Amino acid sequence: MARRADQSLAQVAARPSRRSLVDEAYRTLRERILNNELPPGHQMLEEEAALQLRMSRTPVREALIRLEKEGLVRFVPRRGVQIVPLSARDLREINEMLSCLEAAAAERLASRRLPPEELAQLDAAIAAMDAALAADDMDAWSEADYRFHCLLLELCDNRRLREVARMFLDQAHRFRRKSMSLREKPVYSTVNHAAVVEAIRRGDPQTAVEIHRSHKRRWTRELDDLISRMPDVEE
Amino acid sequence: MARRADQSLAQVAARPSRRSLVDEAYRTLRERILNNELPPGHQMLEEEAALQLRMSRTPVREALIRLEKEGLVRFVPRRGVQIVPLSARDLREINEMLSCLEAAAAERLASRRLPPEELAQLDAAIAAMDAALAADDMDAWSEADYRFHCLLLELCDNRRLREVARMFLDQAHRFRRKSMSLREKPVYSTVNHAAVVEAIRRGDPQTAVEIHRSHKRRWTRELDDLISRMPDVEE
DNA sequence: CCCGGAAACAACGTATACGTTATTGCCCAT
DNA sequence: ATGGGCAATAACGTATACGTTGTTTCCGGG
Repeated sequence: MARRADQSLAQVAARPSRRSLVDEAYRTLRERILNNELPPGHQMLEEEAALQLRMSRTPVREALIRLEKEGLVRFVPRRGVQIVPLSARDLREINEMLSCLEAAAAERLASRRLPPEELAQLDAAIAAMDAALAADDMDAWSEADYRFHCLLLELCDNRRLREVARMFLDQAHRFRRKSMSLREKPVYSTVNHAAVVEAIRRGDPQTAVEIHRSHKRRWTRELDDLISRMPDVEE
Repeated sequence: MARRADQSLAQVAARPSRRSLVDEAYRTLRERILNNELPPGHQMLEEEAALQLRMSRTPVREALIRLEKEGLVRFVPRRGVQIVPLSARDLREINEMLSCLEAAAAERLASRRLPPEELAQLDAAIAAMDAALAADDMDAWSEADYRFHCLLLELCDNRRLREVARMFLDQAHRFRRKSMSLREKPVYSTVNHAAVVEAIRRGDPQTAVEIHRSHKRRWTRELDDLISRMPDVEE
């Protein structure tokens, strides 16, 4: 690798990225993990990663520590870093976390008066899901669903809730992309989201939680079924 | 600082700590933050911290990144690292997260059959709280309470739930130590915990959640009150 | 006395150097 | 052929060097 001169040039040349290298490494790796470009179980050395990202090990390491805390990678003593594999158990844990966090979010939203334009945002997100479903575009549906959930979390202004839940949404997202093909069309999910929003609109936390709860039961069963049909998910 | 020779000596001399320096830095700092030895709002430079811990900036930085992800410190651009201050808002957020996570834990525990010796552990933890309360030793009570909550989380074998909740328990712990003196004796809390364990013993998730929920309502009010009486907690 | 700008400085981000140590593979004795 | 130990090596943890950049300070003009 070229040296010395690069250190200064890097700041100037890589103009588009105003951010730090740590940040770039973090974003890039996260991105690649989320679309399974770096698949679960994959291993790489810090050095390799650094080489690919065209930076030294230092910023890569710092990015990896963050990703580890988010549950996307694991350090394996002498074998580098591993994209965490999704075992059946992991999936169930993630499902459980999301259930509980999103129920809390929904309840909270229903409890406080939500301004109309925020409700409109939720409606829009659902509309996007409907559209994708109608067009039979599962990738788009998946994205729209992700956005809906994020939105739900954004709106209930609890930063911690937002960040923790986002973390698990991410982990779930990796799995969803793989499992999409095996699932039936998620008609139920979409209807369900609409019902939750309806409860929020009416300011009815009780119902919001109730809907979410029954949705969880149904989805948990479906998840178990899905897991059993995914060949590369070890129990 | 002495050099070169130290690098090798450090490994040998510091025998008691078999772990890495990163780990040592992490533990030490976390410890100090949790007992407010490093109080909320306190700032320090990476260099200072490194000097105090007798190591170079590298391991300290890595430890700090972890602590940041756990919500205990914040990086403030040119002023070093700050022990995150606990604003009223933060405290409410933390309270909300813990409510939701612990309710989930309690529900889960009540759902699965808990072996008798695990129930015994819970009973023991409650007994410790009672004892501390009787002896009017609030520090001991605080510790016992912390242990009870940790135990509850340990037992419901969901690693993610455990780790995330532990994170918030830690944050709450910092506050509790300061607020303890302002509170009335937490008789209610102790009784409540016992009731939750009772529901778990009976395998009654419905009730477990219900108790937790009403406890939350009560405690949330008390928290608001407490916040208003804590001078150094800015809204 | 007060303000704006430039020089000095401080802190950080990043690169690089290097010792330690687990792992791998090789060789020899059985 | 096989197990055990030794040497080479690879990966990592940590220290250190250094350029960049925000902040502070100090000075001269208003």
